[in-house]
Amino acid sequence: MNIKAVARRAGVSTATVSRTINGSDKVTPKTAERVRRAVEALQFYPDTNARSLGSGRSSLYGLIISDITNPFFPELVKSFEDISVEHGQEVLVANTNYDPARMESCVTRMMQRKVDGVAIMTSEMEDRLIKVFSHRNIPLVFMDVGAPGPGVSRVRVDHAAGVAMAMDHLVELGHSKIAFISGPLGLFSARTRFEAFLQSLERHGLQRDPALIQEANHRADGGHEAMLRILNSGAKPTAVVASNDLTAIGAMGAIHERGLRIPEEISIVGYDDIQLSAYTQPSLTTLRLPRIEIATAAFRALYKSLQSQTKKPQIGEDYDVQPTLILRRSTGPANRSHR
Amino acid sequence: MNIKAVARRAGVSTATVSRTINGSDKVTPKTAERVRRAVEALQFYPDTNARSLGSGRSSLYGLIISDITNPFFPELVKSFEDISVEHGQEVLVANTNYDPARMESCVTRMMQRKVDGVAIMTSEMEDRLIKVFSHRNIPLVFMDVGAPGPGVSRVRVDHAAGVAMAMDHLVELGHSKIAFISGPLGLFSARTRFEAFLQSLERHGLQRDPALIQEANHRADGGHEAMLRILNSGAKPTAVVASNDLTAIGAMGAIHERGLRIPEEISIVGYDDIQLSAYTQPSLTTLRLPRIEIATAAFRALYKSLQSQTKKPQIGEDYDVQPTLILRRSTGPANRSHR
DNA sequence: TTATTTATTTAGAACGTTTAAGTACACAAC
DNA sequence: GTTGTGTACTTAAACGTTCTAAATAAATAA
Repeated sequence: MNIKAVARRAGVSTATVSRTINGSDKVTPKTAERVRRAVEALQFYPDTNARSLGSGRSSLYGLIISDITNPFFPELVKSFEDISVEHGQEVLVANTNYDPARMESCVTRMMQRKVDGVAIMTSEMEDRLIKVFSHRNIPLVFMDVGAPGPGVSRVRVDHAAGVAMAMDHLVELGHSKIAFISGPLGLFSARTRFEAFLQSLERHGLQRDPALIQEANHRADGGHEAMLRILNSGAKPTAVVASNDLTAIGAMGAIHERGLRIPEEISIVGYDDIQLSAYTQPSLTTLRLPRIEIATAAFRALYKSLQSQTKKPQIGEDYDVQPTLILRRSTGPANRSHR
Repeated sequence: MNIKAVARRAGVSTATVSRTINGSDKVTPKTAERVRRAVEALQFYPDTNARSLGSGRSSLYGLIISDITNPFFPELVKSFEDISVEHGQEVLVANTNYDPARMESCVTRMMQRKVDGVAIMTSEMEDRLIKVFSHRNIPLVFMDVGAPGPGVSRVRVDHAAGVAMAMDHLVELGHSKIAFISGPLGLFSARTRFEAFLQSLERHGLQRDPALIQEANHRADGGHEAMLRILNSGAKPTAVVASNDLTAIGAMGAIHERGLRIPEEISIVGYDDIQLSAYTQPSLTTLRLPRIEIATAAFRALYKSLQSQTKKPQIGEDYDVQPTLILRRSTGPANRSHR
């Protein structure tokens, strides 16, 4: 069931079959038709392995994410996959589980499959591993981190603007005691948001209260615990900004447990806009990270390098993406009478 | 940067390098060490394509799911991937988006990559496409649907028992007007749960009220709308069973909007136990589908066929998996005084 | 008609592995 | 010292494509 069998049946050479399959115009419509019929009759599926061995191109992009279980990623993966498949590329997804050792094995797998490019959507990546790719002229695109260079692009989300929008919104509503639940500060993405929070605080002339700032793990359980710590501290925030939606959802649980009402007594803002944010009680005001745009930009960055035939890698670009504030019911005016 | 270069550097033949890489015992520790050093020095990554072309094995399993965006799947994918990687197999994930045309392309991609087996975790699959695999002796494992046959296994979740547990729980709490929000009845998985609901109804001697039965789409928005339809109908259920958690979460939103309290005025039970169910307000009583067990069973089914060296495919088995009822705060005693 | 160009098609050498079959060598048994 | 028996290694033929260079056929020009 290989190309030879098809060639024999169609009465042509394997080269002609190959060209037909690949849509080359150097083949008569008549022969092409004959070949197609043979392919159909034999249920022939060309072997991808042999294909990329022969051609040097794998038609495969690597997509490295932290954890498919984090609701931020599935939509990103889906969008990236959709647009890739549309352009005849496939996608190999790899989870690092936030673990550097797994990252290493992901990189290894990518190399072994001879991927045409890699989108790295985790915020952490060792320089040493980046070199593995760039040394082999494999185009890369990062999210947020790194800087464009030869063969390296970046999709840059304006987190500072995002957090600023959330803060402006809260300040406008009259809030001044605003808590922040960060992600793991070892993660670049979490750090960026935290720093943006501090800047906003300063910009609005608000004081920084350590009791109102808690580090969590970007998961619901962490948000829950962090919120309890804040409430237990005695500091009475009228609003909370969380580093992602899961954290916010966990925090909401803690707030409910304490018998506080959202948003009457305490407002909360998330970050990401995962699907479920619209269905929490109350629905969650949050910053939407446009995953479709991010995925599209990442794909474009890689595809561009693929199309430029030159061996020498071009200097990558920055693709800028803006978050948007999604107003829902978890934020409301600061009500001093409750405090 | 190929095996020849490594062989030259280590002063051995390519065969020896190959054997070293594959951990054959037919190579002296001394030479193995020399080879390993050469591999290290040259940063050699063996080409997977060439490998599977040479060996006939791809070390790749296909995993077909409906939609990675459905929170049921990510954990399943992750578990399947983890156990596969542990056993030296990789995983190629494909989304069908519930679309038969995409299913076709998924199957094609699997064939082209010469996968060693396919786990089909969607409930719908055309016979014609199944034949594509079985015709080539590729082991298959299905979830819920189909029946074991040559090279075909099945992971069977006891949905009837699951729904029965939910119903028993509600009846015990004194509920008798129990609504049901089903998934798309075109889907086998949704139909099974619906039928189990009807059976439970009968078993408990409860009447079947069409107004209390609504079809939705297994997503939050559908659950929301379906719940509104039920509430608008005038029939006043004291409890609702939803076909999955997303549906339940959407329904909870509708219930809240109507100013009804959960569980005092209306109880609700979900199905799946997605991560967020623990963080809804109130937390959701639901049936846990053990995704890790399902993934493990699916992997085992495929791995078994891989290990048996015989060409003839063996008859597959059934792997039975039980759901468990997770009691949280969305269910409580039926309180007639409210009605 | 023949020469020239152009459009198809073919033969066959890559591509980078694996692996059966073969070779060389050490050691044991006779 | 021959013969046998392993063991460690090498040679070279697959595997199924792609793709270059060469061959052929067809079309056009002279």
